[in-house]
Amino acid sequence: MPELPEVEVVRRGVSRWAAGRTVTDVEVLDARSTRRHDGGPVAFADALTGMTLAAPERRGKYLWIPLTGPEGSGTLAVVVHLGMSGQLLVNAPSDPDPKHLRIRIGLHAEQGEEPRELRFVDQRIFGGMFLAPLIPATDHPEQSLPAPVAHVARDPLDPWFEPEAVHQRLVRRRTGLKRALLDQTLVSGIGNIYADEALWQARLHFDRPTGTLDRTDTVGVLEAVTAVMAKALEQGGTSFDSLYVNVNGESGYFSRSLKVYGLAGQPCQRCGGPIVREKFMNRSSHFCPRCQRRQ
DNA sequence: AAGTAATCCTGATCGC
DNA sequence: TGCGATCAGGATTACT
Repeated sequence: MPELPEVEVVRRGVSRWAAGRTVTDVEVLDARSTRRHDGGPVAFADALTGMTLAAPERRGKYLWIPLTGPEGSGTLAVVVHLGMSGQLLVNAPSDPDPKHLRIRIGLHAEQGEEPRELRFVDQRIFGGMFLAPLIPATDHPEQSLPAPVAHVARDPLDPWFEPEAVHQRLVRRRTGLKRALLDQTLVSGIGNIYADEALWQARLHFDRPTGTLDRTDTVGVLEAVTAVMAKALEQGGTSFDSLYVNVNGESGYFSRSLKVYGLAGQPCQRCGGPIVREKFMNRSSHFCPRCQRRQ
């Protein structure tokens, strides 16, 4: 389940292996993967073909690659969301098609090098790709982002991330803390796994009413989020030596450091009490009832 | 207006 | 062995 660190790993991989290349052809193998593109798969393929990929950018779990072309530069981007099971791969065209390949983007051979393919693979089709115009960010107009991503808040690894502003908005909410952490318009990049991990780190209960949090609580949990994400990035974003960009939520390349997620019944590493799993928002919350009291 | 539920998806796993 | 039910959950949409 790709969250911010996994998406950042993909961004770096795309930057290393696909940026600067020109799109030769586009094949949409499953139209559902371009459902968010106005005009559908054919319009998507037509508009993307012939464009050159600039350096990829990211906010939260959204990744986008600005496009340059004959009809204007930096006004359009191809936006990617991995959803639950999405992967972006850079392959040699001769590599066999993986199962669940949804979109194939052919990349022109560059200065003596071989052609490549940018591949979108997605088993469950919650993710997708679409083209969107780039617009100035409202808070920092020198920065641009795709229009459909404008509602997404800055993530904890963003240089312009403001914990104080998040605190102010968070305490005004009348909801539970984890609900708020998962709300991408409040703070982005956090999914179920890192929410549980950060809450354990900060010793806060997932359903703690946001109105009862003080500045120390909020900053504490945001710092925990940042720390957990930075650690995951350290472990997952190591090497791009080979021509293969991958993110796979199931691979669990940082699962070794998880403290609560998926560990129901296991002893808490802090107090030894059993980790509990509870139903929450059609999914589950993992926490230590002894370390993480509601009040 | 803001908070919450429904919806989209496939494959692994489970109980009978 | 088979088969329906359950679970995994991010983000948008449609409600209340």
